[in-house]
Amino acid sequence: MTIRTRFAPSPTGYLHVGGARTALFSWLYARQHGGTFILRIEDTDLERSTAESVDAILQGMTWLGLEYDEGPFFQTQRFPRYQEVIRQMLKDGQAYHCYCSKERLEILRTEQMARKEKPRYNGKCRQGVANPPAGVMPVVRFKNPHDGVVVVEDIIRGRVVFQNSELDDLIIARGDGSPTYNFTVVVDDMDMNISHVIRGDDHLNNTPRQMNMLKALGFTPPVYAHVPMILGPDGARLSKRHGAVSVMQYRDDGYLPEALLNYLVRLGWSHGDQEIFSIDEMIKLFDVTQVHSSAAAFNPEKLLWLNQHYIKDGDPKHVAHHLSHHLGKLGIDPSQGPDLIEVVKAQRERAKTLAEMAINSAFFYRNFDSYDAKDAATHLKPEVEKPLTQLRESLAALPRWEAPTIHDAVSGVAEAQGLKLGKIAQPLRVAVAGRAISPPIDVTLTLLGRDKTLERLDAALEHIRIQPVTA
RNA sequence: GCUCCCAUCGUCUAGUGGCCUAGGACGCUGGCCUCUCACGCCGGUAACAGGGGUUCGAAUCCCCUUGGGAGCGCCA
Repeated sequence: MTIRTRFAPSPTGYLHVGGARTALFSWLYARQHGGTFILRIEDTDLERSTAESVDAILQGMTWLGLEYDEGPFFQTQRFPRYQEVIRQMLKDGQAYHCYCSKERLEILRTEQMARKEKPRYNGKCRQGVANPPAGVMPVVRFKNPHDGVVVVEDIIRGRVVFQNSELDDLIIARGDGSPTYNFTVVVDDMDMNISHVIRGDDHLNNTPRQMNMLKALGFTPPVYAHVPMILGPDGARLSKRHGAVSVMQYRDDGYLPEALLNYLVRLGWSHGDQEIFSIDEMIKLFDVTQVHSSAAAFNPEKLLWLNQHYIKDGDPKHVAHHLSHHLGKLGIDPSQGPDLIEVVKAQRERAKTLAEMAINSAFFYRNFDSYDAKDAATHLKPEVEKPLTQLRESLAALPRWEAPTIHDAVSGVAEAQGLKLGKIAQPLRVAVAGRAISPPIDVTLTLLGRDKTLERLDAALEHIRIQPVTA
C-alpha cells in the first residue's frame, strides 16, 4: 500500500506550533514509509482566508524543512469538482435540498438546548419539499444514515464508536453553492488517495460524518490518527495569549528549526529516555501509533534548553548561517569582521538563542556606544590604569596575534603586577567588549584583532583618566 | 445540556500485571570547576486524581466519581 499523508491547514492565520506538530507527524509518517506528503490549503471560507496567510504557512513549512511532495493544492480551485460530486449525490438521493432558514434553525437549536438535547437538524426537508419557498437559495444536506454505528479505528485512540442517531444531516453546500469543510475534506481525501489522515483531535467528532460520506461515495476511508491538542503552560488550550504560538515567531526569537522540531516530536511521543533526535532519527524511530492520547502542555523552558543544545552541539557553519540573519536584524554585516564561524565557536556555549548570540557578538563587528555602567564602575577604576597600560604595551609588542601568546601576555602582566588573572582579565574584557561578559579573554582578543583591541584599550584608559576621582 | 476524548513529579515523559521503596529530561535548587558569562560534572526537590473491584500480586485490567479537553455553524 502506498502511503499518502497530507497537511491541510486553513489560511486564516500563521502556521502555529500545533499545526506544525501535526504537519511534522504526517511528514514523518510519509518519509519513514517512502510515501508521499501532500500540502493542501483549505480555503473554502472565502471570508477569512487570505493570501498573506497562505504565504505565512508556506514560509513556516519551508523554514521547518517540511517539504511536501505534492501541492500546495487549493480547494478554491477545485470547486467544479465539488459541484460535480454534489450533483451526483443529489441525483443518487444521498443528498437533498434544504430550504430551512438560518432563523428557523437557530430557533430549533435553542429549543433543543432548552430540552437538554444535543442540537441538530431535525430533517424537515429530508423527504423532499412539496412547495419550495420562492426566492430561497437552498443549501444541500447529506443524508446521514439514521441507524447503526460508525466505528473509527483510530491508530492512536483505538476504537471509537459513534451512534448514527447522534449525527444529523450536515450541510455540504451553502446557499450560494459553495461547498463546506466536511464535504471538501471527504472529496479531497478521496481524490488525492490519502491513505492516512493525521490531524488534530478536534476533528475526531467530524470523523464519523466524513466516513459516512466516503461510504456513500463508495470509497474506503483512510486510516485515521487523531493527535491531541497542545495546551498552554497553564493547561488551557494553547492560544495567542500564551505568547509565541507562531512558528515564524520562533525564528525571529532566535530558535533553530531543528530545536522546534525536536521539541514538537517529543510532545506526546517518546522513545525510551531519549531526548535528542536528529531529523534522521525521527524518521527512523517515530511511531504514530505510540503517540499519547492525552493532551500535552507546551513548555517554553524545555524548548529553550533544546535550542541551546542545538546551538552548542550543532554544526557551527549551520548555526552561523542562521546567526547571520539575526546579526542582520541588528544592522550588522558579518562579512565586516571576524569569521562568523569562529565567532559561533566562541559563543555557542553562552547563548540560548541566536538573537541573544547576535547581541553578545555585536561588539566584534562594531564599536559599542557606551560601557555597561555597572561593569565599568566595577572594573574600569583608577588602580587598573597601570596594569592596563602595561598590558597594552605587552600586547602591542606581541610577535604573533594568537590565543596562546595573548594568554601568556595577559597572565604575564597579572603576575608582574601581583594580581590574580581575573583582576586584569575583567577590566580588559570591559574595555574591549563594553561589559563583563564575553568568551575567554584570549579568544575574544584573537577574534577582535590587534588593532581594535589596542584602540579600545586606549579608549578605556582614557575613560579611566577622565572619570571623577570621587569614587 | 448532549456526544466523544483524556488523567504518572510544576511540565514533557518511561512504565503495557511482579524488574517500581516509580526511571529519565526541562525547571528549581546545593556543591565542584572557573579570567567574566556560560558549558560541564556531582547531588537534592517533586508524581501513579479519589473510591470500589479483578488478581497470589496493580501505576499497569474493569467500574464509578471527580477534574480537564473537544465537538454539537450555510468556520475549518
